[in-house]
Amino acid sequence: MTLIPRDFFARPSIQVAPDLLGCALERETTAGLVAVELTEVEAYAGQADPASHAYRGETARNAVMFGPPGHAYVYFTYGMHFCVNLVCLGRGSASAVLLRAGRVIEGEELARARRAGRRPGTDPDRARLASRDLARGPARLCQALDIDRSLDGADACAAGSPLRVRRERPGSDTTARSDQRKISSGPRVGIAAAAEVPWRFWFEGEPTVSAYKPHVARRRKLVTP
DNA sequence: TTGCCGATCTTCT
DNA sequence: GAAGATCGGCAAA
Repeated sequence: MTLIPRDFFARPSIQVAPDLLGCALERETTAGLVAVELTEVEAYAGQADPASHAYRGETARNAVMFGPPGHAYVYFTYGMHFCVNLVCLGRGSASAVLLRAGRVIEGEELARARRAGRRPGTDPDRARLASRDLARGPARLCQALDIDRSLDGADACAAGSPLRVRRERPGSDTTARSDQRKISSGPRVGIAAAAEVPWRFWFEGEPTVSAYKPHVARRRKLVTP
């Protein structure tokens, strides 16, 4: 296993993001190991980026982003979902890369059980998830890997870490393919500010990439007069 | 297949 | 008090 060195992350997130495509994210628990090959990511540029959680400065929630590179920033959103980022550049820069989607390459059955298990009343036989949907989207990826706030701050560059990133094994067929795969870029998903910058990167034609959705302001809940 | 809608709660204004 | 780096179910087309 070749872990990615911290230097890799000590660069602007715009540069790190496309380089992360094809890398493997590993999550180890007592239940077993699940790994995904990253197929879609988004770069966020800290306090200079109005779409970033760090835009308005450091808070308890986003503190990890202001720390050293190579660590995981995990946040909770929409009342039910977790999403994971990897911190880039240096202390105080608060830049990061959001991991939006991946292809499960290890522990597929465990990943599938986690994804199906969180839907009460679902018949596992009837609703067998397609492999491509296991980690297709930032919250789904976190579900498949059992990532929550307890992993906020986890060091992705440490061998003993419950969450780590490695390069695909040199010489493996997947590596050979990933190096030749074409990378596309475009606007980031679901954000209201800086919606035009093409800081989302993905493998062209890869079925595990999530669908693009422009930001839509949520309608206010109807209040009875 | 597309599009609307609700779920559900933390975070910041 | 409102919106949010989302998702899955359901209805309509």
